[in-house]
Amino acid sequence: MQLDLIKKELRKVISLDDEMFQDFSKLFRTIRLEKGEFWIKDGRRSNYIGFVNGGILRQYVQQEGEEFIQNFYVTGDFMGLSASPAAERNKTLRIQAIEVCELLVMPYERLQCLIGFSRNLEQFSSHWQAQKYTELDQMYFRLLAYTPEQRYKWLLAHKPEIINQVPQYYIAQYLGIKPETLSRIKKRA
Amino acid sequence: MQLDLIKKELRKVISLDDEMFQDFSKLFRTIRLEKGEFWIKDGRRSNYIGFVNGGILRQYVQQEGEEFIQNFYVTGDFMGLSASPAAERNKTLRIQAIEVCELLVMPYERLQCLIGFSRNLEQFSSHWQAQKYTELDQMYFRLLAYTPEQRYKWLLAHKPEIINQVPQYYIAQYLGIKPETLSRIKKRA
DNA sequence: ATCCCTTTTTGACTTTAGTCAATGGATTTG
DNA sequence: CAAATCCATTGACTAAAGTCAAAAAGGGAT
Repeated sequence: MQLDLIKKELRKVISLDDEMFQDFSKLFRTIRLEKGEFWIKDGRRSNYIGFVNGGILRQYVQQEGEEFIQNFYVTGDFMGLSASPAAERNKTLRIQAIEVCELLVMPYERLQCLIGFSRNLEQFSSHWQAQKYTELDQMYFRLLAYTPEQRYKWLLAHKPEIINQVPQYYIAQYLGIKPETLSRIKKRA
Repeated sequence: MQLDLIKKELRKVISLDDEMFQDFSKLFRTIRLEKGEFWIKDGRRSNYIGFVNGGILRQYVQQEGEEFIQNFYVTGDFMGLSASPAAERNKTLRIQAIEVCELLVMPYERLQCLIGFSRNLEQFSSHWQAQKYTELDQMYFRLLAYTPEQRYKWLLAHKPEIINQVPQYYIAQYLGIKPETLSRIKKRA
């Protein structure tokens, strides 16, 4: 089990000595998702948190035949630390591997339990929730205030790894436009 | 100081006996905002939480001469319980009274301190944060997936008090469309 | 390399929202 | 009461994204 990455990500936010990390890491297990497999399907399995140890996933909702992508998760991202309360209520939410992925996963309850014991983990959890809220808040503003072209350029400037790894019709679903429109935006840009 | 409303709102979420509520309510003070006055201007004063005891406000960002409304706060709403971390970073955020308002306010730090003493208040705070996140998540989805007309109809069905109390050009700013377009949507609906 | 399948691009056309300017209503102010 | 102001509506036109269909470009697999 490769744990360097998650250790690095945790240490960006909290201090965590090797011994504590050892204890912590024992509670994870590794999951491999093939391309197209689901981490969450129709709201189920939302009672886990997951860490993307490699690969890329998309979170989307299907409605009347159309798919709307709310988020991508790339290598180094945590999933479900704050999304799960919302996910539980939404029975059409799915998180799907766009390519082969390796996840480190832990039941949500186990994390909650650990948080009770560790002040550091509690810090991490609340930091992450605030982080996610702020991110969503800014995404909302861009969707409200930016044109499709401006949103595409923002993505290109701030999340180029997504543009590079993801088929363009997914990018279009994420931007809220049709693939043909995205193609034309790219041409004139 | 009229406290029935806030007591009722708190009791929707947590149990709170009269004695505890007495202690709690002493820490609030009342503020009156005239029409057009600001509760938060350019990110300042975001270190307070506020309860709308009467009236209605709009939260918006100004960019290149245009205003984009992210939210309305109506009688019975709390402001800043989870928005403040985001607000601190956004120097163009404003919350303005659309009509005369009465607010009950408390410094954020004082609430934090109280939360340390009361298990109930801690519950309330985390419930509120989760609530706000879910709400924003669903607003994001509607903005991504719905047409302007569908968003207007959603607002009409779920938040009629906003439609009734707010000038239509504000509704348009909230829906992300021009006032003329909203007028035409209303006509054909 | 060829074939098959998926994704992207292009073209012609339709639909929808934006823009600008004018009108009409309602409310306030002198 | 009239004038002024603010807001909502309407009309004519422009700009932008959606739709549908076809062609072109990639990407594996054999």
